[in-house]
Amino acid sequence: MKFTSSYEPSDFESDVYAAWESAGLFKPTLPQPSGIEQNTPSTYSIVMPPPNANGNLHIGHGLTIAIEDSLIRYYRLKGKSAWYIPGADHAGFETWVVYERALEKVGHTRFEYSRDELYAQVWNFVEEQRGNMELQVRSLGASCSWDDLTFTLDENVVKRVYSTFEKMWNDGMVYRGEKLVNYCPKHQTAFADIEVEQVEEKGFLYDIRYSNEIVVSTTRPETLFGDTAVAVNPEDDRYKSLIGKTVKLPLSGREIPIIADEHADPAYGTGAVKITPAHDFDDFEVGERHDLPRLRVIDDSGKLCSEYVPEVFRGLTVEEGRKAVLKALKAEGSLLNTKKIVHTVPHCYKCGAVIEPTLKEQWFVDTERLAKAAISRLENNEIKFYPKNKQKVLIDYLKGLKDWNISRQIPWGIAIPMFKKVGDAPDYPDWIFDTRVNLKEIEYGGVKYVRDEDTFDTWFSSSHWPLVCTNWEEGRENPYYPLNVMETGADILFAWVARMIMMGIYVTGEIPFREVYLHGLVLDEHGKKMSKSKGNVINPVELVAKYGSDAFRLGILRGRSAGLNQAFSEESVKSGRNLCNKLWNISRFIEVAAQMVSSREHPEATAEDETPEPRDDGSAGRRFPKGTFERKPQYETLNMSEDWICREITEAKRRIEKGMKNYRFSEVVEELYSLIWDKYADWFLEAEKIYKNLPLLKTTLESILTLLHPFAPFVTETIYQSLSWTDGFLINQKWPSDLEFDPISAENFERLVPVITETRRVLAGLPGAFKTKKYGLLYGDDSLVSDNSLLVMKLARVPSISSTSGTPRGIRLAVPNHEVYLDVPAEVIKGYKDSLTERILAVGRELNSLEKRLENPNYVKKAPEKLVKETKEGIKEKKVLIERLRKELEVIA
RNA sequence: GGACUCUUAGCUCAGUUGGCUAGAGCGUUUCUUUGACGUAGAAAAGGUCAGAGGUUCAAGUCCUCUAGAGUCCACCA
Repeated sequence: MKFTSSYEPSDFESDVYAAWESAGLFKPTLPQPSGIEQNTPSTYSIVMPPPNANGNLHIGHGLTIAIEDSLIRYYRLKGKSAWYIPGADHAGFETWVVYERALEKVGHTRFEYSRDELYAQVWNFVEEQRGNMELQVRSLGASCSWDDLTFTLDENVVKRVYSTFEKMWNDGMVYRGEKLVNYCPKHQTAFADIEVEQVEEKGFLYDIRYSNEIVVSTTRPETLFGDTAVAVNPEDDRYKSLIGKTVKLPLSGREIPIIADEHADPAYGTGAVKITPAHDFDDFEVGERHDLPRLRVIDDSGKLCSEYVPEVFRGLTVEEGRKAVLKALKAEGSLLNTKKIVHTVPHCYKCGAVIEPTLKEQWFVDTERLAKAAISRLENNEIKFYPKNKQKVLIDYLKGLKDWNISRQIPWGIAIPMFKKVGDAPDYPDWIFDTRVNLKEIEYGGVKYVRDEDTFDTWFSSSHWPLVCTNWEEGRENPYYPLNVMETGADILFAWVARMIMMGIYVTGEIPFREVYLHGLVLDEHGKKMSKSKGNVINPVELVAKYGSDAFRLGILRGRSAGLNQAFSEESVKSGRNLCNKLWNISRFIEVAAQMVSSREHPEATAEDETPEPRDDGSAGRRFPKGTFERKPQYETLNMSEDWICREITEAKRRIEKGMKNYRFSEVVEELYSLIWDKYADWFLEAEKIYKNLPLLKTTLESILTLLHPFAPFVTETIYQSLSWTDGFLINQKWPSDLEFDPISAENFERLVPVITETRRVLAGLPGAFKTKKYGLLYGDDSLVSDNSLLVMKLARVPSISSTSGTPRGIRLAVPNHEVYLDVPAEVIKGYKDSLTERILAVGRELNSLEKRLENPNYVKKAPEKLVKETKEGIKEKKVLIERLRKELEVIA
């Protein structure tokens, strides 16, 4: 591939991905015992939180994949057998909602079909839509092992879910219970507590007279027909005498008892509260305490029903019913008072309909044992959390966990493998477990059983995700389980992470993952939540098309920290694109240099044979300590800037390793920017325009390509393959080893840098335009500058550099330990006066703060010796500097 | 009501055992048609680290309180 002068990601990204995939490079290698580098453990596994199989990726998926794929590529380069397992979610409820809507559009309803028919229809619907998502995951560069893709309805998933359910059934942890459940009348299904969205709303509190002595306060007058008691607080003197008596319900006239219960708050409303056990969670509990009957007066479609409801109200929706009841109460004088209040109302998280707590028979999981085991592991710090505080949040959640309703009344999902006895056969159980869910009814010892029509809550099956993706089996060694890390959104800590931990421990006895990394929401550029209605949704696929996958990944990871909701904008993606462009041109420069040198000097040469050019000071050769390594070095450093870049790359690499270990993506990405852009391109490569040390250029370029590869896989791979001297793929190269360098030489370069920056600064501050290449540099007693005059000339952009020959002139540069002058004529120096004065003041302020520190006797006594010494040296330097600047000023004035 | 997070440059964010003059990207200003790159280079401006107290030789960093922003859980007849 030819290097074009500008970076065009769309030219190569899909080809590169296809090449990786067809070469089988996303598959984990088998763990190999290694002679040289011991890597234990040698595996690294991550499972992808499965995106909706028939949906499109959103920005959250973009972040997830950017993080996970960077991790997996990093550990792959580090030599681990890395396994990134992709997934697709049947997304039970989400997909069902979409399908039901489509059904309604063509004038049908779910009630026209059997469950099996509906299941088949949705299956086909998903099949048709499927594939988009997977293409989008590819476009983001996810190096996941596609052959191992797990769909949440795959046979092995269902098998595992059934086996867990059976185990729980046998362990007595699953039970059928008639309880109040969160019920969406629009979708006609129950939900778990976590699926309900609590919304603050304005409403009314009505005072309704039940008798002359008792007036109840309620927000839901329409449920009064289901009341089975009125509760008052046992300590409430107003009502003490009434406890045990009965009262007649208005409108229906049914008689109900007055009971004493702590639930009634004397300070709220009238202090007397109607108890409707079949339609309110608190009332349900009161009912249990007092053994009250539960009367359902609202049916599955959210309409008033039952014999207890006077005929005129039957069939009305909750909303209509409320109006009608209030009107009737008013008419008979029972509605005494109406008060505006703000309260939270539960809503369906999908359609927004008000959740109707409804009495239903459902399957429940007794979570006590599950939660207890999880809490003990968590308190034992067996799973490390990023951010750390989520560990406690999760423990607190588990401590208050209630039983888990796992049945859903939607056809799209895994059928609950339970059959109910038909008729009266006393010696037979009411329910039996059987996995033949394709049958509507089965026979068991001559007795007929019919299949339960419900499906599992998707979180019930999802909680097995780490097991099913890694093909965990009882009694079989699995080097990929537990996973190294579970990476997902902080918003599903309870719904998913908590359940995976509980289920993982329950089934395998082991924690399912060693670490948890939670990312926050990706907000829009102003820090607002993205939503379709606000129109501020950023589509990752569009950004990839516009700027490239690498740019997107770098942009979304930049400045991102664990667990926080953070803003994201197109600007950060542009910045990522610019880095890629930079790297592209760095590589182009080196490739061109390589071709020129090899064709000019060594037409047949390989990289090893190329002879470095001599140093500009005449000395040459190997600068790093001999005998420190056994392999033949691939390069020799010939000057300070080369030792320096080797040092910088090596140190950056260590910081990257540390950052990756701690999931500090923000710092790692910043480190890479600074290494590639500031250090490699702006300093090192500028210097190399003089030296053109090809073996070194090649080695260092390969190093930075590898270091960046986890974050920008496409551009780094493409460059790697375009270079004339490389073979194979970058994706499975070795992570760079430390580069050899002479530390003294590297430090010397660091000491020369201020001479160059000061020259540039003074030049920029001089009056008049076109100042570059106009004034030369003069050096006095300064061996570092005189030995590297060519380098200084190039970097400082001065036309000449020479010795002062004893008589200094021009502006002396304000650099400690250097004697360098900018050869500027006297009349120009005059214009420099202001900037010089400003500089003296600035250095003076710095000196002041250092001196103040030293004046404190406790500082000298208690601070580390090293610090005190540094402070003293600093003072000395500043003093010399100020003295020098003052003299300069005198000359000008 | 309980818990958690955040408040650092115009904007978005880094800053992990407390330690030299608090950093980055974008934006802004000035200069540069240098033979990798104008998706660039060089230079610069811009901060009482939300506020108040405390601990310490030393606080953006630790503690307490206050204010503001946000999230989660529970409750609300």
